[in-house]
Amino acid sequence: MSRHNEKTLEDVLAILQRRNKPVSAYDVLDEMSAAKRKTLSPPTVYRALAALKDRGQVHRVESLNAYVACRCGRHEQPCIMSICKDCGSVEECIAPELMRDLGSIAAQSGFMPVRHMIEIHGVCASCREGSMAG
Amino acid sequence: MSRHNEKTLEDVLAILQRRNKPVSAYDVLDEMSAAKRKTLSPPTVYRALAALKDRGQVHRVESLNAYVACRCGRHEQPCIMSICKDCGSVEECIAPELMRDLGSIAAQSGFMPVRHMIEIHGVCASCREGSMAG
DNA sequence: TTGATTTACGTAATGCTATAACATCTCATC
DNA sequence: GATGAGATGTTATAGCATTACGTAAATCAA
Repeated sequence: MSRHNEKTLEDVLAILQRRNKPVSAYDVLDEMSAAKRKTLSPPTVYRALAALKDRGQVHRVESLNAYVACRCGRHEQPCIMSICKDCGSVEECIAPELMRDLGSIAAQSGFMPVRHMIEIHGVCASCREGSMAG
Repeated sequence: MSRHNEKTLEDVLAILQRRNKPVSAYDVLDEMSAAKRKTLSPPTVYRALAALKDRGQVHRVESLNAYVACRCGRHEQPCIMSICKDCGSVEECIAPELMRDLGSIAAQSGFMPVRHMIEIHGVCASCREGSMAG
């Protein structure tokens, strides 16, 4: 069982939750350093992010090299992330059926899936409204 | 119309095609520099990769920060990439129906998709055989 | 209690990935 | 040949992530 510095984990998670956007590890680092009035180092943050990922409380957004707090509950299911390219917000959704289809498509050639990554870049509802009004 | 240095583009594409694996931009850079007996600079390679991506001849593997030559023909369709975590090989496949489903799932909340990314990490058929035999 | 072992943490250094900024060159056009 | 647009070369830097290692705390055995 890993011990980890629970306080650090809570701090990192809180920062990600406050933003509800993908945040880079270094942005987290800067914000934590400012709060603590002491410069932290990258491994501190990366270790915390890794631990939170293991617990399913944080996702990495591969296409942005950034991290986001999980909003879809503690899931073992992989989720679909819809990322607004205007405001940066992320919507998560779970689609078990689609994931099954995806798995079987990959399996047709004998490939055995282990981890799925689905990210969609686009424009969210409220940004669409904004741009249509403008 | 972009002019680009066609020779550079050909060189980059040839390197990616020879490997049939995701290759980092800096690996491409090193191989090209070695071939030319002259150190090239990152922007040269990144510009070539960007041009090849625009033409649909190269894909970026987001989850690996790496690049791979397109094997599924010149497509405007987004493709699904299955990446073997043992040998690194990549299989591409196109699944228009699944992409449609994915789009409509995202659209349920008013999100307008622009670009889909699907990457699957797992074990390819030949590596599975290898490990079952061993 | 002592000492050996394990695991996590702090810190410094480094490595990998990508782009900014700007001078220069090429080519089409006038 | 002067001009302007866009591609290229080059230097430097920004941004993302990990290695390496010393220290500290917990665990266990003797």
